[in-house]
Amino acid sequence: MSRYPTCENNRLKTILKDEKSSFTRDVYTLVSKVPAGRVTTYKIVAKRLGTKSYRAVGNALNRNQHPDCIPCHRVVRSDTSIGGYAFGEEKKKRLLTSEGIMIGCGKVLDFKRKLFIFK
DNA sequence: GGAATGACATTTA
DNA sequence: CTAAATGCCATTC
Repeated sequence: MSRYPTCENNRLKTILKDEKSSFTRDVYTLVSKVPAGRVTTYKIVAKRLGTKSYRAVGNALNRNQHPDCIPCHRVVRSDTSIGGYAFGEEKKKRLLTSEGIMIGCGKVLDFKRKLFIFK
């Protein structure tokens, strides 16, 4: 069974239902699938949605914050640097570190091994 | 409907 | 290699 690492399935459904933008819904759906201890990138998410709107992905995550349900801190930049976070980059680093993601010089270490591949 | 905005990415200096 | 400029595109105003 597919379970969501940081969010109850029903809760996610509610959030998605509440969201009127299909693009944002898709972003949330994908990001919610990233398990703890893994990361993805804005580019990968965008590509998965069949678009090149990397920025719009970050925007979607920035405006609506559901930190308790959607693990937006697991989305980093393509160059493996951390990227932004609505509650501050330091918080984002802290969260990642606590999940086993090592960070050095502002970048995710051992990135290739930590990268989550969408099925 | 058009302009501005941005948690990005790629190219160029 | 670092930094700036240029391109992207969905959302918002």
